[in-house]
Amino acid sequence: MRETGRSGCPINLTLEILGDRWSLIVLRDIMFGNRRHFREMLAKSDEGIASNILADRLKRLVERGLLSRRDDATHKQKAIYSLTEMGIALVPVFAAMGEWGRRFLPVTEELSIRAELLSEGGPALWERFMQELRHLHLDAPAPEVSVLNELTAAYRAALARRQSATA
Amino acid sequence: MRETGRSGCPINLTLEILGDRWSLIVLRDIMFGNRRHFREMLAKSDEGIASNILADRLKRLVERGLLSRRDDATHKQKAIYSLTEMGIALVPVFAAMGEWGRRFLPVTEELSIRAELLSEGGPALWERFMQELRHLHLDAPAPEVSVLNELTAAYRAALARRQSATA
DNA sequence: GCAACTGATTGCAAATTGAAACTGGTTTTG
DNA sequence: CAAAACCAGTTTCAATTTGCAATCAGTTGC
Repeated sequence: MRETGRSGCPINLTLEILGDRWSLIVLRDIMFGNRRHFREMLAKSDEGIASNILADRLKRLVERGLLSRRDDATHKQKAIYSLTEMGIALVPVFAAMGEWGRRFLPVTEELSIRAELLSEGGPALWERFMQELRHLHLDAPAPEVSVLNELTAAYRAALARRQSATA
Repeated sequence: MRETGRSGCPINLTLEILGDRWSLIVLRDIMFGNRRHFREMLAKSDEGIASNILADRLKRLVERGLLSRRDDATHKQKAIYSLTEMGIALVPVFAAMGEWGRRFLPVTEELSIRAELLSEGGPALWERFMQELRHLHLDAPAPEVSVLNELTAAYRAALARRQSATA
């Protein structure tokens, strides 16, 4: 693994951790898709990540402090991956990237509906979402309303709309 | 399905353009350092980008629409790279990444002062900065005050502080 | 006992990266 | 005018990374 040492610029240091094609995809699936196990991330990946790449990225993200890994009590070989505060704090980065992608790139409707809601909700919604992630990943108390449920419901509705339209 | 792509997710599509170690570094130097020529980016790069990588990334970013390239009237071999609206619209992404990096990574003070100002200024400052970039890169009218000057002055002041402290 | 499932690892070809030298030309300097 | 410096890249080549398929060893449910 390459050692650090390009510069102390925040953008550069962020890129040294997240500047590749897969790290943010893995984090996105954990954050928005609530994928917590290896096989789940592997099988349900829209982008078709290879198992060696997934294993490598999970290991790196745990090493760098964005994820934590613990054993699953129900299965001795199952590992549960959770976001740390460092991972949860990426919500505004995802929101900014999602908004930019939605504006300039050929996104599909059902996959961009969550980005749209996140963008429209603004920092207040992001903070509620982060509270919910702290509940799901860090044993924080449960929030009153679930932002994730809203996002997922909107996604499913958009998906259903598209499928009935092309049926 | 898409021919060359992986999925229509905004995050994925954004990563297909910006998901590598150098693209955002190049854009950062053009945006915050006002580097407009090849040699300028090559020589003044804090991270020491190689010339073949820089050439490749500039070509790609022009192809994808984040930069434009034109000849310099003062020098027949000089090329001027400019941000397009698509490139300028990355300001909030840089702000979010900078804030995250500043919070969790071992940044150096003088290289993170601009990120700090951008973060504290919020969306209102970002919009003023983007207006200024439209002036510098897209022939828009000049804004009353220069955000870039403020950022650069703060960077230079921090640099001078550090150099006098370690002298 | 055994098939399915678990988080990975291995082997291999292809693509990408990075450092340094080099190219063909233009502009500045002495 | 000639040498030096400057210009945007390109070339070369070794090392690394990626992507894919097959495989692994242990665990679980039946």
